[in-house]
Amino acid sequence: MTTEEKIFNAARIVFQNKGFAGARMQEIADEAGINKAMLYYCFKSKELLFKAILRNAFGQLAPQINEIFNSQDTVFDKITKFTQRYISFVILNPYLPQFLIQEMNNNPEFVMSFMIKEKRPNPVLLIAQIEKEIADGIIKPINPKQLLLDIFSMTVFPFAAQVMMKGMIQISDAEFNEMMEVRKTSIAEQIINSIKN
Amino acid sequence: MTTEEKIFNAARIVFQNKGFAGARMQEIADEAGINKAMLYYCFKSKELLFKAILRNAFGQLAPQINEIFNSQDTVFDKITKFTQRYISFVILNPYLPQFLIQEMNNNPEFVMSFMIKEKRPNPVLLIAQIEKEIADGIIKPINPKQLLLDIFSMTVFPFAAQVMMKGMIQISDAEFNEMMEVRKTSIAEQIINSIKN
DNA sequence: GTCTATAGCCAGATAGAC
DNA sequence: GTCTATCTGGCTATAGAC
Repeated sequence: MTTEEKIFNAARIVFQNKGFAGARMQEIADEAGINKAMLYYCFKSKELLFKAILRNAFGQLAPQINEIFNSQDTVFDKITKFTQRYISFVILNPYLPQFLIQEMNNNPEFVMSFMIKEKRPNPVLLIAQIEKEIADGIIKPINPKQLLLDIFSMTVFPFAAQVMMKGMIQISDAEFNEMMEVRKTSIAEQIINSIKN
Repeated sequence: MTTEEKIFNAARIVFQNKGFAGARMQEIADEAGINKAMLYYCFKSKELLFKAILRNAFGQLAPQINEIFNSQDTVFDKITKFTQRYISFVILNPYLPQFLIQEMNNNPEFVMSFMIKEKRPNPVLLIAQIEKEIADGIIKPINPKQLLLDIFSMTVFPFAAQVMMKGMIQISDAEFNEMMEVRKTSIAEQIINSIKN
């Protein structure tokens, strides 16, 4: 593993746990097992290091979502694939959703300008497709945006709020992962069942 | 409005937008329209001011949830009341959920020790009730914890991730509020429909 | 490339006048 | 109680040896 990679991985951990404002360059250096000066040698500044992490985070998520959203599948198939793949991916990066949501909240302009450069998921086509399938009588007459909100809520929230949920409902890490495995298929079934004609 | 109240309201806004680490005492003072030294005169330190905000946030949310969770209602009635009341409350405090989730992530021990002192929502009784209604054939055989996760996901996520969702699905503030009004009743209907025998 | 040492600034906190 | 002015520590960032 190169020094740059060691720094990058360490930075991802610290930024995802503490956020940009709460992260300390010293902590990233310690986590990477190298000297603080190397951070600046490799990445120039805290902000640039953060941007690298952010770009990587979007870069991993957005294309997968776009691919599913913009495919030739039916809406039901898209829902099934999205929940399945998103959860599979996020189980491996459990703090990514909360990280993105948090930075989006704390610094909307900054992250927004970012999302625009990287190709962000654009659900316009999907919304049109949902409306068409409603017109065709495949899907019940619902608000497409509410449907998208339901899908994201059921899929993303358990990860975004996992620390709080683990504390509240008293779920162990192992139990949490088991529950997410189940959700890979159960969410789509439940949502499709509630909207199919 | 007393000076202390002015500070408190300003602090809530800034802390909820920026988080503890990102908030600046100067910004809170500016927001309150008073001098920075007054913050320290009234609240002694940034941490104590933050604790006051956190205590207030839990204090507003937890009792309402507890009351519903621990009442004599049926599970279906509890779901209906919870979603209705939670959304009604949070529409007035739209950044509260993300604030709590964020601070929970960034500083779990700190916020946890806090939740224990304040009486946090304890869903043990509710889980037992769900299991009983399953045994009675009222509710389909599902995992009670998954059901709670579904309820919280559908209710809390749109607020927690509102900045991201508004950007992604392209919802205006007005449209967002309309959608949340609808969700006050639609979420409970949808969930109850999917679990009732 | 990797380190030590340090510059410089920013933000939390306080002293003290009124 | 409310302000101005200032101290102090910590954190980003850099200079410079090797």
